[in-house]
Amino acid sequence: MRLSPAMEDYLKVIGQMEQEGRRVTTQALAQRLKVKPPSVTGMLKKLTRLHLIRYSPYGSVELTEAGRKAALEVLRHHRLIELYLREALGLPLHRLDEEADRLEHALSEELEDAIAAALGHPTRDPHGHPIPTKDGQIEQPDDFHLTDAEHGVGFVIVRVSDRDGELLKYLESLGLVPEAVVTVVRRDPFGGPLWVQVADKTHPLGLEAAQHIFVRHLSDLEDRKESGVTASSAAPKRVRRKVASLPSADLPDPL
Amino acid sequence: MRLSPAMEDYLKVIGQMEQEGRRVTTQALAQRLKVKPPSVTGMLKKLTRLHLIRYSPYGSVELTEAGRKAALEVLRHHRLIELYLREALGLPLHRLDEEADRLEHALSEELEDAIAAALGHPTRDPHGHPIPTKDGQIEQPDDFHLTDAEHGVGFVIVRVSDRDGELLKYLESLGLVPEAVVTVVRRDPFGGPLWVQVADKTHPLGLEAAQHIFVRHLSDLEDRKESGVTASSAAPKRVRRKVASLPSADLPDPL
DNA sequence: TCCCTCTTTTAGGCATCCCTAATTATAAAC
DNA sequence: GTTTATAATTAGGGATGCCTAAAAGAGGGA
Repeated sequence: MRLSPAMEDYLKVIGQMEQEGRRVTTQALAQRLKVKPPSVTGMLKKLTRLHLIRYSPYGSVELTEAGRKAALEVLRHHRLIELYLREALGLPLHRLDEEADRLEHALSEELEDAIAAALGHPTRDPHGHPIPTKDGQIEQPDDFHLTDAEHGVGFVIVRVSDRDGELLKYLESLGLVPEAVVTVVRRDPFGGPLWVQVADKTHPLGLEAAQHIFVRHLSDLEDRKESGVTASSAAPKRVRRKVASLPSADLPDPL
Repeated sequence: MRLSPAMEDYLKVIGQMEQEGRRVTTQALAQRLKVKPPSVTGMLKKLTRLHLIRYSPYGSVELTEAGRKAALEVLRHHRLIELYLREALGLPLHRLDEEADRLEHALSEELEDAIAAALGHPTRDPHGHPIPTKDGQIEQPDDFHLTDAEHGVGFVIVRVSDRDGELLKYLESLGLVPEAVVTVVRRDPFGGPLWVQVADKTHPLGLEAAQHIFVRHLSDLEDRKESGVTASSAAPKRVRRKVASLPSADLPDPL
């Protein structure tokens, strides 16, 4: 049975939240999907009937094996499209998520394969997120928040959150993109900014922004790889590879 | 106001039928859109309310200026996508229409522009159909049915219908694609096949198939132009240019 | 334990777009 | 001018997926 775009969206988001180690609640889903809670309840019931999630009223939500597979497929579509739009058509980083959200539901298997092949079967999207494989494997990120990074030492940005286009535009303007090398110079007290050095410039960075940046130790061994795109126009390269699994924390700091 | 995918589909088809000089009836629309006639009536009313078409019950249908603009925009999306899928991703001719039908509704203006630029602002899709310009101009075809072509003389295929994937696959296998040079050797009587010569081989071609092929005189002056695609994989080139307008006839031959 | 708050669900609707069955218009044939 | 076939419309429903308002559950604090 063919899933509707709405169902795909729900599954994708549920999958992402599980991945991030967050509890999947009605409200959280409503927020992420820009929908009201009653709509979520309705869809959760439908997905339960289809055995794509496990869920009981007032309880929390969990993907079944079938649901996980479907969710990863959508996520694969989404991330392949993002990378393709970036590499082949030169779209700016902060426009990718929105475009991919619309296109991901219209992608056939055949086209997915063609795109993956054109990109050289990449493993990371332009934000640094791992792209699930066709058979439903996804690399577990082993990075941590920039806010948790030791001061005075170089780190490499592995991924940035793609949820907020404006934030991305801002980070991009500072050069805070995947693969950039950053050093946290110091952190001002009382929720003050992080002073981060990137490309020989130091910028104050609000904690909220910093929380959307994930880094790894510069010293970690990397196997670099190019993405092998056919057509390209002004796009940075990607890095990365798997090491281990470790869900990242989730801290909604006030001011 | 944002048009729904269904509305876009209706407008696109109405526009195409007007273009082909055919009367736009409820039934014809139902057939083309794979929908039942009552559904068409309902949608026609809605489009009338939105001033996208002019229509009165039991009468026939006509695009308004706003409707024509919307229809051409969808058609532009459709044909740009077809060409892009062919040129950049190497999809086979007979898969293009179906893929584009799904993608055309998810294409932003920005992405449309990026694709058009990547293709070098092309004027023809892979089936040889003219691509409307961004400001709503569309070239009037000045070609005619292969069935009307003089015997023993060379013609160049300008466009083939894209409606039937199976037919396209067949035509492709015979080399009957846009830009191929064909000669009608003879036509057997009583609805018998056309014997067409293409690339030194002569094939019998049923009238039904032949009706989906449109040609021009070889002697007509052409300004050839490449399509300027960034990435390409095994695709034929395009030809063509405008000369005049002349709606093509429409003859549903019995055997 | 009871209350209060916050979350979630139920109830009831609306818009979109499709369907089948039944009715009405149109137009061609006698 | 009827009759009759065909085309188109109305009537009535169903599935999706969203909404608001109201009710119900869950959990913490006194």
